[in-house]
Amino acid sequence: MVTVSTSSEAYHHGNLREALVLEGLRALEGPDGKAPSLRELSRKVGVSPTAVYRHFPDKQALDQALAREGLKMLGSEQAAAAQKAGGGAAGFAETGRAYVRFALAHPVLFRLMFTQGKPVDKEEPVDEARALLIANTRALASNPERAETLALQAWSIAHGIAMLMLDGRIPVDDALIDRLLDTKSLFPDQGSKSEESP
Amino acid sequence: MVTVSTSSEAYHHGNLREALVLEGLRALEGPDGKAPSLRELSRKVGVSPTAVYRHFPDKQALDQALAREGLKMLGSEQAAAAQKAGGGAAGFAETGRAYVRFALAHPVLFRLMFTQGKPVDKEEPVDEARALLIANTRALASNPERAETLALQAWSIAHGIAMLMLDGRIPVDDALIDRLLDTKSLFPDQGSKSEESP
DNA sequence: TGGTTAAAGTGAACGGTGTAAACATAGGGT
DNA sequence: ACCCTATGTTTACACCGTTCACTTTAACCA
Repeated sequence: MVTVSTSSEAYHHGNLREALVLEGLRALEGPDGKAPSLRELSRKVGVSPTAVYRHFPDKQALDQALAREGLKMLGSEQAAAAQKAGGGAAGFAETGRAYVRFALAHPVLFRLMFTQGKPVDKEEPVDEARALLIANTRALASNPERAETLALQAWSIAHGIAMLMLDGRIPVDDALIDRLLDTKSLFPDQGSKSEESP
Repeated sequence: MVTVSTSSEAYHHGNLREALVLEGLRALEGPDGKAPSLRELSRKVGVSPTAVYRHFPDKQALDQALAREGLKMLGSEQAAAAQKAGGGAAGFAETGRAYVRFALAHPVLFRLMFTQGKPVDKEEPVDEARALLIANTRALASNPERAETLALQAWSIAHGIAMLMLDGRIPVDDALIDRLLDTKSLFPDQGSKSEESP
């Protein structure tokens, strides 16, 4: 018997960690506007608060797990958006839109993803979003040595727009997002070769 | 007798509110990496926690007061930087650098300034930083109707850089800041007329 | 000047949080 | 069959923001 998540009391012994992350992600989407507390999560999952500490050293570790999940979601959404746009410059542009859209669709998760401290030097496995960004700018930049700068500039704009909108500093408006993200002014290098991939 | 902030126990009755904000700003600069609690603040100011509620309806109101103070600081620092650079396009560029520098110099304050909710519609007195931004883009944009877009783009980049650096996503590096903020690629409109004001 | 009144500060208490320590209870491998 | 280890529970602590009922104090006006 494996006691997976089938039965009602499946995780009395079993898959608590996964259940916590799952419930955490659900709570993050809720309309509360704030991240769930450790105790709240343990309650919803039907377990004592301290049980959490058998799977995470502290609350921050739980948050990091949630953040990693969010990173994955963002990455795959961006990749899907880029692919749907046919790759190339158009796909890259769509990548930026997807970034902002994700932030607006999952405000609490998005905040959590970036809020909790990550030491710069530590070499984690680069998340898909970042990998995509790097690959895209490498492929699109006319001057390869400027690729990294362009990547960080694109990231900064998208992140800035997302944050300012989340914080209510800038009206949330699809047309405005497009105007602000317009890469023609950002990357005057490539003119209009919007299709590159075969 | 006026019992201003002169004597040691000056604010036993007197200027508690101001004392709280002052102590709050000081705590925000500390190395704790986190905003001070209401109780912590009341302790440092030598007053019971509930006394705070005679001057602020709740903790969020206190935070807003601190945020407003931060906004003022940012605005004046930006203005000073722009003036020192001689105004014009060069001054505007300096404005962006000042923005990021401020964020890095006062990380907790900067976060606080933007974190706590501000309804978009509500018409508060526009802070100096924003006024400066608008005026600058109006003056510098070749196409006046693009001024607002340019303003928001500039803001987004600066804010994005600041946030990503604060969150440890991008290395904190002065040269990098300059490269990312380089407005030549952002605003290809004005070529090199870096001096405009008389 | 003296008394009243409203502003400002106090203490105790409530429900919430994250976390530590000691204890309980399976379940699986030797 | 037994013990060990992984996983859970209970209790407890210190802190948080906030409420309530209370006391103090300064200021104003008769």
